Amino acid sequence: MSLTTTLSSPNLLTLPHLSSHAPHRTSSFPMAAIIRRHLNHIRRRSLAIAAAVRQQDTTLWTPTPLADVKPAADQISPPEDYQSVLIFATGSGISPIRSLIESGFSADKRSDVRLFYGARNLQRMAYQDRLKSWESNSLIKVKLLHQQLTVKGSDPTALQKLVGMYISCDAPSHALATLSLLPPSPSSVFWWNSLIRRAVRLRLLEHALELYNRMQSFGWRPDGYTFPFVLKACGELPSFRRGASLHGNVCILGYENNVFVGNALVAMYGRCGDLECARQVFDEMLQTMIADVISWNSIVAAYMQSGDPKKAMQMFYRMNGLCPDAVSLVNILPAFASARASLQGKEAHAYAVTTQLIQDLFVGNAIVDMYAKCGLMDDAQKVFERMEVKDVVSWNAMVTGHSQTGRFEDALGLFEKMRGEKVELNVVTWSAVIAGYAQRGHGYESLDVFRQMLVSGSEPNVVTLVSLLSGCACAGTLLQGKEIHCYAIKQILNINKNDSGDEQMVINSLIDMYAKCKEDGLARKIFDHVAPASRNVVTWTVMIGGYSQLGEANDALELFSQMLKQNKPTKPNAFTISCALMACAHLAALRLGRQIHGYVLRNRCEKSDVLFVDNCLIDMYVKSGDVDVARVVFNNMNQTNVVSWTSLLTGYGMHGRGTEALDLFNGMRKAGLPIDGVTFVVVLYACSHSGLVDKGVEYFETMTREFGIVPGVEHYACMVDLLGRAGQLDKAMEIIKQMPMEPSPIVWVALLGSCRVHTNVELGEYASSKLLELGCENDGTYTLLSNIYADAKRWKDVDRIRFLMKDTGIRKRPGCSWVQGKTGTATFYVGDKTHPLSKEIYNLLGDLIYQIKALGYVPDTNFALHDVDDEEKGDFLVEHSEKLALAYGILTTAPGVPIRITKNLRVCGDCHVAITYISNIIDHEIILRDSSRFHHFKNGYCSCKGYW
DNA sequence: ATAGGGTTAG
Repeated sequence: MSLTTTLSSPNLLTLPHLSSHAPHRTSSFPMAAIIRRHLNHIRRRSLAIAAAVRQQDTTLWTPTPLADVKPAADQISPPEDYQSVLIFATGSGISPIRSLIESGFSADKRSDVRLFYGARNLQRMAYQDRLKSWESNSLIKVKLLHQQLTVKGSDPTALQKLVGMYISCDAPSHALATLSLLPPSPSSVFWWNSLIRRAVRLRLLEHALELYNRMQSFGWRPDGYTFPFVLKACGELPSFRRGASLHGNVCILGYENNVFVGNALVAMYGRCGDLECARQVFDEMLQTMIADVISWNSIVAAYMQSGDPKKAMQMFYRMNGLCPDAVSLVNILPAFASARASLQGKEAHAYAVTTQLIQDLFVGNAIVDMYAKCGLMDDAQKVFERMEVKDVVSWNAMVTGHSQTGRFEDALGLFEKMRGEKVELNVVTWSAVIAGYAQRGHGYESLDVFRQMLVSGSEPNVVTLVSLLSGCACAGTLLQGKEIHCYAIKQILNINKNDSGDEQMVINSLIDMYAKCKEDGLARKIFDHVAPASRNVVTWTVMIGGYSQLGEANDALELFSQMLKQNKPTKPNAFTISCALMACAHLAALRLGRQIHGYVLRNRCEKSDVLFVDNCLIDMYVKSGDVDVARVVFNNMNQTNVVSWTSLLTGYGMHGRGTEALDLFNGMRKAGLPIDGVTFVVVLYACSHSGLVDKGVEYFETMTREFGIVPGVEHYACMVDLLGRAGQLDKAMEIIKQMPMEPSPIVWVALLGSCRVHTNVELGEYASSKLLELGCENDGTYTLLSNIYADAKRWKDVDRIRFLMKDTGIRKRPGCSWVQGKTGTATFYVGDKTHPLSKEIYNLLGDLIYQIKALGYVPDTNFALHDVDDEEKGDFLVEHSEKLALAYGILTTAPGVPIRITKNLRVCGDCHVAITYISNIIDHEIILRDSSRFHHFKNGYCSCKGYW
């Protein structure tokens, strides 16, 4: 039985193995008995704590004072011995105890000191003391001595002493020069090691490796101490090539069984990102039984660095028989944090408490961070408060925790407290506060904090820049964004070149910022500038998302397909999918939307993303005109939330299926989902688009009476729309008069729209005058008013509006319709003759109109002659974009298959009539989406029933 | 005489 196993202290994290623990081992060492006793005690305590933690009892979480652990009465032991052993046994894990025992302690006063500091530390202290005495020798004195020695004739022993003196005076070049004069011998390797160590510590990594080469060319052989230093240099560069070649030297010189060298190799490979090599070295160490806690920590750290917390956790739980030390915990806690494994995190916490490792600042910080990442801010707070020693990292973990759980006020409060208590703020603190503001869309505030940061002298880094740019993106502050861009260009030069991911992240943020500031051209310029190999998912997603949000859906989808068509395709994530689906929804690109749906089904996404993606799918199907499939998606969801229900509800509303919408709303109530103001906006919208006036009025009352929701402007606007569409314009006007707040533009737009449908000139003029007062001088206002005049045959007024628009420079957006064909989207503008099938299209249209005239269709010439839409073309009704699109649809769609048309503006009145007639004579359902709603034309009937 | 593993941010 090895000493290691006997002395294993309790390991909560490997509890199953506790039962198989070996019984007491008799020993002649009285101290060993004490240690064993104590460890048994801890084992019992940790079991109790583990149980307590499982029951969420947090009273045991405070560090237990050592005095609580009383030795049995029969135990003969001087108290100071006991104390020191405890500190050792609990603080540092097993290996120091082993080295302690191996160094042969006895219970005298001297060993007490040794116990306390550890034998190795004691030696180190003594060495440092000696160095201090040497430091009193100034460089000049050493040089003098050197001269004297040279004159007298030097002997190797004296020269060696000189090297030491030069090193202690921090004169490495003199030391090196002197060292070169010495004959190579194992005893003087020490000085090479010292020089190399110095270089590594000062991060002169290349220099360290150069020294290593030089010592060999001078005839020295590196020893077991040399390798850890140079391997560290390779790991920090990092340079796999040189690290691996050092590994070769290690084997040639026979140091592969040295634990220190082995651990350094594992760490080096880990830092170079070569997990396979790291693992191979580690496994060999396991087989030769030389692996210790540090070996395990190194391999766990390697997995963490490679971004594989799962594997790290697996390894962590495999280190049976060795008890995790402070570094083990600090390594593994971030894994629990990223996996949101709060239960394991709590166990680790309990373990840290029993072993007193919690007193280690790093451990405390890691625990606070773990709780914060798991969203358990109250637990984080408790641990944070009880930490006796805190540093910036502890505070930062709390600040960022609050900021990310949305408790921004608390984050700011802590930030102020840090300033008050004069805690030294660092980049992380500043970045977290900047990010907090940015996430809440407070771009100017985040810039202000940035300014303060620069004044305070903190050096911004990548994270700061990314946070700032997202602030500019949220606030849409292009000028500030450009300023940050300039700053970033300067900073990128300073970014660590090894971390190319960092640079890409800044570039991604820049693309995002420009796109959100509506500068998609600039965004695209930067995107195109990135080498395809350097683009990552985020690069693609921000560009696609940027196009989607700016309504450039075609560009978005083009880019999305490019993304999948690359030689080495980038795998989209949930955000990419959502952006692409958003673009589909915008274009009503049902065919592409279906393809993306297929992609989603084939490539199962992360569990946490399923709900999100499904909701996007519902939205896409609804807006692309297929509510029934949206319903199927909805029915098949394992989990739904308010967004899923309201999306579908909106869908039924848009398609004029009011009864189904109300059924769904009742389902929502039964399912106990939270019903809020937004839900009612959607319900009222559905009523108004289906002409369910009474129901709408009823629900408007229910909203306040049963749900206690105070109607907002948007609810009043819905009511105006509801009553107005139904032709009850007086009642609509009454609602406006009753409103407790100032009517906002949406209210007047609703009224104006109704006036257009029901040709009420007087009220229409009133509504548009209100709109102009509110500064809504856009093409929509003028067009609606002009159309009202045209309907009322008031041509002079139509002309007046036309001149007014010319005067103010407001131009009508051209009408545009598109159809999803098999080969892609066909787009038609008014009077468009650019399509290859143009001739056939016009012929077919002429034909159809001839046929429906026979059925009673009379073209509405008001639209033809005086619609501002088509003013410049002076066109005929036939040339309206929706009619062209329909004809194209008929030409290219198989009989029986629905034709789906989308128009950017409201459908023209004449076209609506014409298409209703046409639906009688063709074998297609026509599904037309205009800027207001969906129209399903079938057998001479439209689903909107005139409510449009 | 010298050696190996570590926390926070987007």
